[in-house]
Amino acid sequence: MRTLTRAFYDRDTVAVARDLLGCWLVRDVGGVRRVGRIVETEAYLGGQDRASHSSRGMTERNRVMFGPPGHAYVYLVYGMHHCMNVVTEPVGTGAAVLLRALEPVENIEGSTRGPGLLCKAMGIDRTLNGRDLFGSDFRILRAADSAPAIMRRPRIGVDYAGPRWSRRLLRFCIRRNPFLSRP
DNA sequence: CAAATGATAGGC
DNA sequence: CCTATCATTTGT
Repeated sequence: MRTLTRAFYDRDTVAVARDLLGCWLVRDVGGVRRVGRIVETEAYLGGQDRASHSSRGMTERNRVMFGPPGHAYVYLVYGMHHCMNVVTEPVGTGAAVLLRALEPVENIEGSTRGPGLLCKAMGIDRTLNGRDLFGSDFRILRAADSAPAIMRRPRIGVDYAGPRWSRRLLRFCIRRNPFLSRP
């Protein structure tokens, strides 16, 4: 299993969101290697996507989204939970893929169903915001198995974006996987 | 269904 | 400076 290259992330965000399914998120904390298989993602586009943090331009919080692909965009939401994204597309495009659920593979304690729980179980917080995904303690490996069957659904928790954007099928799940954040 | 909980975007 | 809001989770 090889680490995903920068070129993998430097592509259309929907393609990255789809192709991340089945890949392994690896996080080393305190010498213990935690591994989860990515089973659910959401694409947050650059430009007009009103659900995306980037849609109203660059701010202090979202500036990592506009930077080079292959970095983590991690932020605190609702004052208590972290969300992890991977930045996609070239510099200047504010796009990223949210990781929503993992299937436990190695040294996982607690639920990984939902973006906040995923970060908690993997030991991911804002200190990793802006970090690239090519470190031995924080990286994503290419999927070992062949392309899984995928289903598309609307994104979760983005009603504020209005029907045009909240209804778009920008959530990607591995079909029939028991570790999705919701059925 | 509503509370928890704190950073922050956007308005003044 | 002020405060409404939030890419969620948990418990009633």
